[in-house]
Amino acid sequence: MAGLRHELLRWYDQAARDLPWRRTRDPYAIWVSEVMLQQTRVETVIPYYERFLKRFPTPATLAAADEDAVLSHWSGLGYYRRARLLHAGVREVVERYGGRVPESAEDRRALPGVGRYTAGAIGSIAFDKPEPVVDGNVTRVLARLFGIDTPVGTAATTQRLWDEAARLVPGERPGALNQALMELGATVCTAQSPRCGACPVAADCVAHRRGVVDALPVARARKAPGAIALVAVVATSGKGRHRSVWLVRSEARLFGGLWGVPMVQRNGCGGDARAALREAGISARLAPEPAARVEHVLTHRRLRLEVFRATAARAEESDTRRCFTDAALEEVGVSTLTRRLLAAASPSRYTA
DNA sequence: TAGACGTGGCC
DNA sequence: TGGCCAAGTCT
Repeated sequence: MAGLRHELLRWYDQAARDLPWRRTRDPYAIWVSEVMLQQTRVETVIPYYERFLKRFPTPATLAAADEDAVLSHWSGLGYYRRARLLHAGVREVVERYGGRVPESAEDRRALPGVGRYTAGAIGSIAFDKPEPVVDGNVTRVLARLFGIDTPVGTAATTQRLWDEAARLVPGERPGALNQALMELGATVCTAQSPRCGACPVAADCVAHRRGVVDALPVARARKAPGAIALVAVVATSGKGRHRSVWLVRSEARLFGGLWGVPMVQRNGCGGDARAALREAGISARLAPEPAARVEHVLTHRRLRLEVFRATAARAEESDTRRCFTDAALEEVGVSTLTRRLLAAASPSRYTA
């Protein structure tokens, strides 16, 4: 175990990528990075992280911001509930802990949006505490290293992985050790085409010895996303540079808290676009035919959309219904799907 | 426990 | 191209 730690740390010291969040020990900045990195690639996160920290450099600035401002800085990153939970978590830190991220593992873990992984990442990286982390990378590395061939996601396998991670982390530089495991999984012990020749612990690796690296970890089968047919309406007011678009905001689980074009599930008949407008409380003259068809694939759903244009009369705005100029759109949270729909309805005006 | 929850890149 | 994957959390 000591030899393994030593090899991992030695390798990490010479192979670690220079990433923005590795240039700080600020627990808040580490927290932001860890939330952004959930299920999201490093290269994707970097520009978001830079912008977010520039706009919200401290817990106090984030806590004081309104949700639209927070979501606008998350726009395009996906899994938007992360942003709302981070916002809530940081507000709690400001209110209950004077703006300092709690060093107590228990208190940290109790914050909204902070699960077992994120709590351990902040604890080890920012506070140098010997707290384990198990993410997708660590799962792959440990499954191969120890030859764990039970399916990932079961209670027993999860327990085994956290146990192994917890055995590994005590000692010098627990934060570096955890990051070494993750870095190894991200750059060497990869899901596709692992580079065992470059691995610092190949000699200790059960899967390598047995020639089953490609077979581990054993993933659970996942279902292909089911398709859903929808109708979306891009309703605009005004002309030329003064033109603006009507968006609604919902608390639905999907895209909750974001602004988007009125949309309803299609039932086959013709009047669906009108239903979308009615539901949104917008009166508008609807184009007879869809302007475009858009397919948007999520992890669990395949969305097939018909996009209609409509011309709206100036109408009442509310908390959940507003008319946005291009500039105003940049101040709120908007999904990539919404950007695509706007671009599809008006290719010259919006870019996806 | 299994499913919801975004997006983009890769082969 | 369609499926898989990427520093998870919540319900």
